Amino acid sequence: MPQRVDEERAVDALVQASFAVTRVLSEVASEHDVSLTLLRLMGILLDHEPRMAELAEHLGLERSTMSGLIDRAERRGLVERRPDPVDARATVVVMTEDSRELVESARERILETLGEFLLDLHPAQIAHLTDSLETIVSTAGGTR
Amino acid sequence: MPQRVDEERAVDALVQASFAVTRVLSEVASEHDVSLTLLRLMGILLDHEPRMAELAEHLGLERSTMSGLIDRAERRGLVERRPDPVDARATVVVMTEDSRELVESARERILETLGEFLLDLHPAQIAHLTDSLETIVSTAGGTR
DNA sequence: TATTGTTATACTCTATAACTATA
DNA sequence: TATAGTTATAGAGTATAACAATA
Repeated sequence: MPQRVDEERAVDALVQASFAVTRVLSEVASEHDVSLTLLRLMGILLDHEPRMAELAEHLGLERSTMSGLIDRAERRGLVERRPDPVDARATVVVMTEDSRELVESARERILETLGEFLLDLHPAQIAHLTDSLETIVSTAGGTR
Repeated sequence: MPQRVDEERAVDALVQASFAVTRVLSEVASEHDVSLTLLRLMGILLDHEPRMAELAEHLGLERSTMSGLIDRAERRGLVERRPDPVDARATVVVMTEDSRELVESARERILETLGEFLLDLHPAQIAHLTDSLETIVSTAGGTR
């Protein structure tokens, strides 16, 4: 069953590549004195003003975890809580100018560092890799 | 500069795919009542008997973090500490029968679940994806 | 009644600094 | 002196359970 073996190799490669990418992302987050979770959260805030529950859902965390995360980020001036105008139970989270700068700087570093991962691939390979990864992400998202 | 744009798209795809993969790995670890860090650590022990410092290096953690991690895992019967026969300062970590079973069961679940991520790719695409990811992993590893 | 968010609690993961034992 | 590992300490991230306010 060569197909099965190919799939195992693909899964192993996905896992190892994810570890390598996550390591870089964690290092960049650390350089900016935030956790990877918080960096990712602020990345979401770049183009969303989500409620607490939406953030939790998106990140795969409990609502109570989100409360603590947002508490600490708010104390550091990285996010603000606003009442949701259409539902008095809900709270909307928005980023601050400081966190926007932080995220933009982190993004530059990520492009630099992960860009180096691509040095040994030809442009055509990069294009195919991008297509396949985008397909995987939408397949994964659809599952959820 | 289309090349630059292509690289940005590739990096974004790498990051999003890594998040999706990490989410699955964390869920599978959680199903087995261990953290992703501990699952990964036990995965290393499948074919290595590393010292504490080697484990820390491999996982990108401090030695003191490793002490705590191994303490908790040892209390749960998932690993054992052995004196290094050639260096009385050093400690070697080995897995137990329980942890071998846990890791093998987790590996099955990971193959199942991440295998589904590949459903919308043709066999040839999977082969190219695997090649590119393996190249990336070795490029990343060489950097370190 | 169901949902949104918070609080209280507890545990894991993580790092820094100071220490012991061995090389 | 330098290295391997541990301990003490502190803080972040995480979940579960119980709760108040609103829908």
